[in-house]
Amino acid sequence: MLLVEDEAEIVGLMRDFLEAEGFEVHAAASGSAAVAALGRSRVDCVLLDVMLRGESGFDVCRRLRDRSGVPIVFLSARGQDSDKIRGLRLGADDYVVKSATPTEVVERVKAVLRRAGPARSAERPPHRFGRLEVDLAAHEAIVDGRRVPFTAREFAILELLVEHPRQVFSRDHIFELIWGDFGDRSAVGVYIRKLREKIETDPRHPELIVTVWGVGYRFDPPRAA
Amino acid sequence: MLLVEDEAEIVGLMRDFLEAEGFEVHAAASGSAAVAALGRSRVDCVLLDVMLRGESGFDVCRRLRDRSGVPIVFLSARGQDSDKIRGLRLGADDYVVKSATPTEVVERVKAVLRRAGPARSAERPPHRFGRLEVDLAAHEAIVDGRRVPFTAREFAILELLVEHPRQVFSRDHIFELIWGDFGDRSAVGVYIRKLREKIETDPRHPELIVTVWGVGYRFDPPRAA
DNA sequence: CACGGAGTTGAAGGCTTTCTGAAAACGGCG
DNA sequence: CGCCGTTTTCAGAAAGCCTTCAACTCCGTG
Repeated sequence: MLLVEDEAEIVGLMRDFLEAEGFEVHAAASGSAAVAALGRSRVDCVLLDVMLRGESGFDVCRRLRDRSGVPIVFLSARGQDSDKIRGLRLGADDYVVKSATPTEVVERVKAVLRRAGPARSAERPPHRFGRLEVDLAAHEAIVDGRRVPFTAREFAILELLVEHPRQVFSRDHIFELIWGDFGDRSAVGVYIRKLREKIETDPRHPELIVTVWGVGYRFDPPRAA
Repeated sequence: MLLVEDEAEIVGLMRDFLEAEGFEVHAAASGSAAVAALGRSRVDCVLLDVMLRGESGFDVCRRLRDRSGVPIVFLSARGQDSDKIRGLRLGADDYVVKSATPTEVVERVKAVLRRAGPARSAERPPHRFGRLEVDLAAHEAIVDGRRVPFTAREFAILELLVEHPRQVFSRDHIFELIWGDFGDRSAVGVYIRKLREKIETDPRHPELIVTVWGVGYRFDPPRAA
């Protein structure tokens, strides 16, 4: 969740509410910062103030839209129609006035995520890597033509790795992305094992999910593919 | 495209979006105006607000239906009441809650047109999945050659699932699409059970409507089919 | 070659999610 | 108004996952 807003007070307020709901909140005070953040971390939704110092939220919206289909929710001081229409026409997904309670804003964000989530994954064809195929919409993977069921958590990690091939993730990083801030990091190892048991030909000598000693794990797509 | 709606703000918003998609939009603020417009210009689809000042959208729907088979999509503030059922029973073709984004509304309209277009001359064939056959037009399903009756709500969910094979829907998502924004999500589970009792060979071990633990439900068409 | 830390394994309790059965509320219809 | 089928709610039971933990193996270093 990326919050684009230059008033510190509102950032603090919204951050509190969003984090209470389990969102990981990144804040950006300008359009450029927002674009940078979008490239840096996995962002599932953008909450964007219409009025930023110096630039219009609409411009920012356009720039974000240019490089990502991420859901965008506008946040505006006034509830003028023209704003609403412009925002939605630029590809935003919803529009909330600031006079709404934070709780309400959070609800709208959740609604947008629910709508966008399945719809977007449905449009996207499954990821294919040789003998491994990951179908986000069906929440399932196909290994050597065989359908393999995954639990919610397993799939979350698999998805993370598969969407960033050959990128190393440290245990801590994975933990923060999937679990959040609190808990026992060793759980990551347990899930890596489970994934290997399900997708590796020989779990003892993993080829898809490899261990980078002292660093973390990495998903290596098969060469041939 | 005839838009029957008495709130100017919504008229403007929807008009923008529909026109951006190439629709020619006529607006009517009352039932009588709608009927008149229907007689005056060629209307390919009606977008009808359930709550109009003074009269119910259902009455308007009846009046429109009396003189035309034009596709009708209901637009409602909330899907809480049995609006949807009433609407569909009156011959409406789809039903969208206003909390949906305009983009989504446009999508639904397009879907209805796609459906209605060819269907009006040649009947659209029902969905067939091995031993299960779902006939949207007739609002009924045939399991193993046996006709099985469904209540309105049951069928709505069945329709949703069947139209998106192998796509996982979370409880929340289903609830929002069928019921609307408010209510007790646990109702979804109850209906899933009822569907399974009616279409599964062994409801204890469902094969058509499978549970994706921690995520939601998914309709899996039989392999052979 | 022995040591320490990093990574892996296996198994079990706790806990959340899901299912079940049944009763209450609702809405349409006579 | 009272009946009947549908929808919603609820609490208890069952199912299955998530976490934890301790023992074990592996890797790099001295």
